[in-house]
Amino acid sequence: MSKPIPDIVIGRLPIYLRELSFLADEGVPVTSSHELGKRLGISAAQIRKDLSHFGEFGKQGTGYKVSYLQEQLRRILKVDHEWPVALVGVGDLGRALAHYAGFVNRGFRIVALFDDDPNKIGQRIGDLEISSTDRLAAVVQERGIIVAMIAVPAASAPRVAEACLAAGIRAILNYAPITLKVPEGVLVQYIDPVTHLQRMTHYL
Amino acid sequence: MSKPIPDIVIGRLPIYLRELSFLADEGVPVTSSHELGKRLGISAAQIRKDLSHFGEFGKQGTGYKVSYLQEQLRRILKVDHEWPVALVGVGDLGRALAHYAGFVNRGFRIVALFDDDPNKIGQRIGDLEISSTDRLAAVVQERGIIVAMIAVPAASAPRVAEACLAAGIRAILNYAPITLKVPEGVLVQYIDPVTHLQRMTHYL
DNA sequence: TAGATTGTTAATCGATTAACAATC
DNA sequence: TAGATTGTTAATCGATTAACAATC
Repeated sequence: MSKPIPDIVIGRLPIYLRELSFLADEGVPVTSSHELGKRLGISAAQIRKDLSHFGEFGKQGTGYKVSYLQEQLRRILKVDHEWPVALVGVGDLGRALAHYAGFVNRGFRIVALFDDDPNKIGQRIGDLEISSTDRLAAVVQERGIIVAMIAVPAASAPRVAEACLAAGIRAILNYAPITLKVPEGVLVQYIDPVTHLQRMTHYL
Repeated sequence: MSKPIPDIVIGRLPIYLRELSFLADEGVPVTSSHELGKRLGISAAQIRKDLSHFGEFGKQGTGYKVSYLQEQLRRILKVDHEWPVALVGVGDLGRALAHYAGFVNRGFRIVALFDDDPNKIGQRIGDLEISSTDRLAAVVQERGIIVAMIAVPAASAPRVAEACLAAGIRAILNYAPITLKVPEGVLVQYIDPVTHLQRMTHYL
């Protein structure tokens, strides 16, 4: 029985993967825990330790082949294929997310848009038409979507989250500035710019 | 000599403060570490321990007066006044941030917009006019701004961050999907939706 | 070979939890 | 008073770092 992988380790892998993409873009074929650590502000020992939870990806004396380590991290994070994502809430932020080109190369594609506002329903953003939130369960189930982004006002977020859960969504990226109540096994990540700002001001 | 406050504790205080606002909105005058913990999915012991770093804010047998604990957390986080914030990058995301009404009640106000695009310079968003990024240092210094949000493409972010540092910015909320190099003493928080999504997919 | 870097172990460091005296 | 909850201590748990044998 293998030891469980700490959450905090999983949390760093996307950062490693992102930096490896930059190295690849720069044409660097091989890197080391020291180089990666220096670029990310993380200790080399930590990077090696983190990776060692999943296997042996480097060569002594040489380091890590960038393309191979990318492949392995994509596999571990399960972004070696594209996840279809539902976006609920097409206000200013939702629109910005819908237009954002940075999802596709990194394992995600927004494939469905939902909003409650009757004036928005039927509007198109790029290839996608905005549907009523009432249609969430039907669309999500039909298309096999299990990842959702919530970009609705705080007041609507608990109801929208419930709808997502009922529809079978298992991972939520929540932009509403509230803590969601979800059952065991459902994953939630939070993005609230104000809490991020407030984490810094104490030190100023 | 008092023990230093762990960063991780500071990181939780904004969440406590946010939840206290909801309790206040609900008209709850007094809460407890258990109630707060239950709502946030955090242990009561941890909340008490976190708060104990800063003083004694509760009453045995009773709990914490919501309004008083809010005041204290605002003071500790230094959001008992409003920080003027510079926003650099007025693309889709920057526009969404510029329109977002949620900053003001929580200690922040965007007071200056910057972009490199000559077509955008001079345009207005609400009360604010978009200035050339060349004017960053002048405006930031004139208005005493030390907090900035960066919402430019990844390729522009290092240069923009340098400009912020040169202008005297000391805390950066970075939406560009790259790790910034900043000197000791400058604070950075990162928001990259893709890394947040990638933290969840491993478990799916 | 000589130099470099991995993967891993053990030591250190820090954070969380459990328990409880104090006390409202 | 009886019940409840804090603030704090000590124990537990987990994460990070340092060091180094293995080896490319």
